[in-house]
Amino acid sequence: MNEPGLAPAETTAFYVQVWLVVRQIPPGKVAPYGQIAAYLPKPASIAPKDFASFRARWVGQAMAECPPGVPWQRVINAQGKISPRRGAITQRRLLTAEGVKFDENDKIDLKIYGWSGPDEEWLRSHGLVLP
DNA sequence: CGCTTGACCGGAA
DNA sequence: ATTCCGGCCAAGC
Repeated sequence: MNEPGLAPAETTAFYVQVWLVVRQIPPGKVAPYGQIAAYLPKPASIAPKDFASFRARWVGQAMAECPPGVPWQRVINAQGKISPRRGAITQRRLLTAEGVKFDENDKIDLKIYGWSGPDEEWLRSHGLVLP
């Protein structure tokens, strides 16, 4: 008889894990919201299908509340572009300063700048999902 | 307390 | 190639 919705503790845990993973992205590399989401375990109170649909969005929500020290600028959308919002200009400047290049359509080539992800040992030691 | 908005993404039209 | 729509939660007003 589960109440609908995630427990507050589950939401907090999810956000903490998002920040943990994002901190592993090295300078000069970027990762889509969905890639970050794929490493995170599903909270118990949500259906697998719903989690798959919404986890990337929750990563975005977590980034909106990013604590200091997290390289939020290295998270972009699945199209390889910076998601439009206030602050997008700053994000682009920070990435450019790290050596990331944008093409004529403001797109980043993930083949070159895409982060390969944490190694499996690291994921295991933090209780995250293996690729 | 109710309604709107939002740093997403994949599939459909 | 675009645009639209569904999916469900958290914050903000």
